Amino acid sequence: MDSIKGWVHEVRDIGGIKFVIVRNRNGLYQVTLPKKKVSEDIFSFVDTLSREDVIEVSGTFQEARSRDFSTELIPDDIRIINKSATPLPLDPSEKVHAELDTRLDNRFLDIRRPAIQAIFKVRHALIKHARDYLDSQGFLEIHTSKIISTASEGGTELFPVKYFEKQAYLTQSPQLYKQMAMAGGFERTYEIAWYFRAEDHNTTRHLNEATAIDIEMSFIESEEDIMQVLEQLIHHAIKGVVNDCQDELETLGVEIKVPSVPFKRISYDEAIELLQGKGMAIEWGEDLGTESERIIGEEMVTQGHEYYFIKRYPRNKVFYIQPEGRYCRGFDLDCKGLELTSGGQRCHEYDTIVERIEEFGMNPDNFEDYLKIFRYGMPTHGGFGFGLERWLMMILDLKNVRECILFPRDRHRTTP
RNA sequence: GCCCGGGUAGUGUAGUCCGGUCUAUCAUACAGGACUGUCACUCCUGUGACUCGGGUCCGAAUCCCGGCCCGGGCGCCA
Repeated sequence: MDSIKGWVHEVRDIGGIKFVIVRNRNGLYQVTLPKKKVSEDIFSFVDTLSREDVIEVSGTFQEARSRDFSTELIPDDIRIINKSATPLPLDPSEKVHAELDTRLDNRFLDIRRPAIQAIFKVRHALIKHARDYLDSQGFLEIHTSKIISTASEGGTELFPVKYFEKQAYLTQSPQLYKQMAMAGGFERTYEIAWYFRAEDHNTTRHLNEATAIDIEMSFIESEEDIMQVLEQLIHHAIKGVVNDCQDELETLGVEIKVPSVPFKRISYDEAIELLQGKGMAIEWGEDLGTESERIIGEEMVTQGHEYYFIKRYPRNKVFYIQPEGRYCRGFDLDCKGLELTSGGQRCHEYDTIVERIEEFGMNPDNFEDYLKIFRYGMPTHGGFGFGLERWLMMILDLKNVRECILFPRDRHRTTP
C-alpha cells in the first residue's frame, strides 16, 4: 500500500475518469480515478475536494499514461486531513499572477508555490556551504546580542527599544562584538547575523531587517587576508549550490556560473578615474552613489567580472577601519553594481582608534566599553559583513530583495 | 526625508488621456451541468469589482482637491 500526503493542487474531472493532482514539498503527484477501477464512494467523494485541501491518499502506484507523470496512484482511500476555505486569496498553482504585496500578505500560501520554495532551498544551501567553508577554515560560530545601549558604530539609524527603565536599540551590526571576540582570543569567528536598520529607504534592494554572514579574524597582515576568505567563501558556497540545487535552479530558470578566484580588485582611485572617464562629475573623496556603482558594475561585467572588490577607500570611510595615509584598509565587494559586502582591517591600537573617533567628530568618552578592548592586548584583525538577501538576489537574478527573506520588513510592512 | 507613478470582482487585468447604452472587458476563481486519459483539460450556465471623503458637471471608474493604501527612483545604507 502506497500513500501520499499533501495539498490538492487541481482536480481534473473528465467524466468517467478523474485526476487529482496532489502537491507536497517533493513535487506533484497524480492520483487517477478511472470509474471502473475505484469504488463508487471514492469516485464521487472526489467531487467534494477543493483546491488546497490537505489530504492523504492511499492506494497503489502504477505506470501512468501521462505526459507529465511517470507514475500515478490508484486510490483505495482518500482522507481529508483538513479542508481549505474558498476562494483562495492567491493562486498557488500560478495560473494567475499575483503582485508581490498580495503574495507577502499571504506569504504562507505564496510559499506553497514550488518556485518560492526553491528560493529558500537555495538560501539554505548557500548558508550551509558558507558555514561549511568557514568551519573548514577554523572559524567559530558565535551569536551576539541584538540589543545594544548606544549607537556606537554610527552611520545608520537605529530602532529604539524600551528596555525596562532604560533606552536601548536594536543592533545594526555585530561589528563591535566581533571585535570583542578578537580581543577575547577566538582568533576566527563568524555569525549568521541579524541587522536592524531604521532607514527610510524604499527600494528593491533594501530591507529594514536583514541577515548577513559576518566574520572576523585575527593576526592578519592586511585586508587582503580577509578578502581572500570572502572570495573563497563565495566560490565554495556557489559551487555547493550548483551541486545541491539543480532541480531548484531549473525551477527558477537560473543558470549559475561559479565565479573563479581571485576576484578582480580595483582601487577607489581607479574607480574614480573610471567614472570621470565616463563623464561623471565626481571628485576624489566623494562616496560612490547608486549611479557610480551601476557604471562600475557595467564596466566590470564587460571585462568579465561579476564579483569585484573596491579597495583603498579614502580614510574618512569608517572610523574603525585602519587608516593608511590618505587611504584606509577598507573594501567593498560588489556584484554587478550592487554592494554586497563591506569590510576591512580594523584599527587595533588604542591610540589610533581614539584618534579616529576624534577625527570623525565623535567623543571617545562615549566609547568606553568599546575602547577598553584595545588596552589589554588586541591583535591585528579585520572582517566583513556580507548581506545574505542581496547576495541571493544577485545569484538568482531576482528583481526584489523582499523575495529573498521569508517575512520581509520594509519601510511599511510589519506583518505577517 | 525628497521626487515620480498607481489603487477596477477572491486574484490578475481592459477601460481613465478625449466624462455620455460602462447595464464595466477578458482570464482565472467560485457555484451548477456535460464529458473515460487529463496534464493551464475542454465546453455550457450562473456569481462577483470601479480605495475613501469632498468638489465640478445635466451626467464621473474617467476631471479637480484631500485622506488612506501600494509601487518605484534618489539620498542614506549591506
